[in-house]
Amino acid sequence: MARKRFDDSNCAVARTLNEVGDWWSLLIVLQAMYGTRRYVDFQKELGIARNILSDRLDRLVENEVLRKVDVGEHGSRFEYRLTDKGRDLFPIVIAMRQWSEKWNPCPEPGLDLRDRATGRPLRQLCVQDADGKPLTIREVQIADRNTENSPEV
Amino acid sequence: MARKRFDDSNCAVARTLNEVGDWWSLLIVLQAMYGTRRYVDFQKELGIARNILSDRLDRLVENEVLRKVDVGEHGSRFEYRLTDKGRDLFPIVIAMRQWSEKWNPCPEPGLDLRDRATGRPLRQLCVQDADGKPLTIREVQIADRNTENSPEV
DNA sequence: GAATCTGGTTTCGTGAAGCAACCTTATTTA
DNA sequence: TAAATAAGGTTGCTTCACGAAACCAGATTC
Repeated sequence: MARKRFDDSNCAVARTLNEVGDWWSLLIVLQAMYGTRRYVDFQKELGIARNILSDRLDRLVENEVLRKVDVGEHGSRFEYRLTDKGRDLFPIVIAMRQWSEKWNPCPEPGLDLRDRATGRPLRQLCVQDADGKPLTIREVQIADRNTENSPEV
Repeated sequence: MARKRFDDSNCAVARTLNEVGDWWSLLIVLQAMYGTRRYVDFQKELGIARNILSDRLDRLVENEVLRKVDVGEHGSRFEYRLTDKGRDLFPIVIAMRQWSEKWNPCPEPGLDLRDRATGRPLRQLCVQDADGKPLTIREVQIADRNTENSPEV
């Protein structure tokens, strides 16, 4: 692939893609959010090749999205747990879920996310102003911090 | 790559990744949100190879994220515009921006997003219950719609 | 002490991702 | 009319991402 990297990109979205933008990383994070913690379980749940899994786990640990915890009494038993940074990917994952459920609905039910306290489903994620008022993309001003511009979309 | 596809996956996140989960697609969508509409402009702004751009634009059109509009008086001049489905990717993109700004801040300023009406910055995107109360990942119950389970994360 | 579990690493082959350069067709502008 | 621009298509090449399977080593279990 000789894939282009965006490590030093000025674009925040590109920098996010650089850390979790490949096919597997975000699915691993998702799986971790579902409660998976161990190497073999990730492997079984995702059906990912083992070397790829190793590579992705290492990179996620390196980027501090996961942390590798030694849970063996005498070593050699590990868990991969979400860090705060990793847990903060939750809105991204939820936004993706909701987008897919809206635009590419799947006949089979799949997973269900609810408020643990009340048992009610989640609200549709949306961009809001400081007061919580929903904003469409047209209501958001996109401006270069240096120059002035704000396109119509 | 012989990349694994997730077209028919039961996982909503995987299905989203299948449509916009590669390195370029989401950046193209982002660029479209910034106001770019024409092939050459995408190419110049993103620095993407032309055949890859063609391929991605085609796929995005095929998936109805963009639509190709003939704006030439006599044909052969096109614009790629976001559909409603494409515009609905806005929360995902914003969530990625905010994540990156929080965890991988960039020294240079970059773009600035504000409420066009009030000029105030956006609220941090978060998962909410039906009433709008913010929910952490621990407060969300993740259950298979068939069986019963809800892991601790 | 043999088998098994866990968490990997190594090797190898394939194909797809990516880039660059050149070509085409049509339109617009100088 | 010549040139420049727009929107690609095509080819050729390189490299790396991915997958499969084998191998490995420490700990535990039988």
